[in-house]
Amino acid sequence: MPKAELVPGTLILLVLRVLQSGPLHGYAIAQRIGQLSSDILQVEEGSLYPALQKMLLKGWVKAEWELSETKRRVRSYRLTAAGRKQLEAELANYDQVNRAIKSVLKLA
Amino acid sequence: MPKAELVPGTLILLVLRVLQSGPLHGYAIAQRIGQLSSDILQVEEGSLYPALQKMLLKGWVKAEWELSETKRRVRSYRLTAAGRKQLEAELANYDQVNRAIKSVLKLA
DNA sequence: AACTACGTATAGGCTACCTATGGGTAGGAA
DNA sequence: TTCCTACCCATAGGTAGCCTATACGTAGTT
Repeated sequence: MPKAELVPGTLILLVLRVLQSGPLHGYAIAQRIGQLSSDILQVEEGSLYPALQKMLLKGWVKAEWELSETKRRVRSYRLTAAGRKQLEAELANYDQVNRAIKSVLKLA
Repeated sequence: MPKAELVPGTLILLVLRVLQSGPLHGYAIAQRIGQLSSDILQVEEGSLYPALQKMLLKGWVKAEWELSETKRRVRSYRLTAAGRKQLEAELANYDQVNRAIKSVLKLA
């Protein structure tokens, strides 16, 4: 097992989820996902920023330029109502599919 | 939620797993995965056969032409030792990543 | 005669990710 | 002073892996 990656299709779900606790800027989102997963999940910048762009287009988040604690210009992302709805839907879908996969893997 | 799909990256794992119980032909593999998942997981033919080709190339399975119970020519796939090893590795990896995703989703 | 279930297989396209690259600031180490 | 690391945003280009559509063909039912 070379390295632990992301299960494709879960990136946006994870981002929506960490934003549920409050707005964060891009770099902090990646940090948080890494931290919460004991660094098993590593979100690359080249994956994250395009995903955030898509989420902006879809209206799931909105962005504002602010100053970070370290005095840098950061773009802060905040969940919208549509984003919360999307999160609920993706959460439910992930759970269902994951249960289904487990029941195949167990060969009940 | 339009339809329940496959979590990308799990198809080969699922196929390896159902073959662990014994050889099956392509059509039966798809049936079995559907059945075990209460039809939540639906493996399309255009996904399955290319995946089986890849598995043949990798040496994870070998194939033999046989006659099915319904008297049709079927190609029966059987796990190899390399396939069993691959299954173990993918199983462990899936478990680890899935745990990691869950700990992010729970926001422990 | 038409339709459904059974069966194998490929071409082409799309989505979503990764790698590589580019830009730039602040702070500490050498 | 220069280098390195951590902090930050962002895009271009490639690739993997799945889906849709299509093709071919048999057996049994309506």
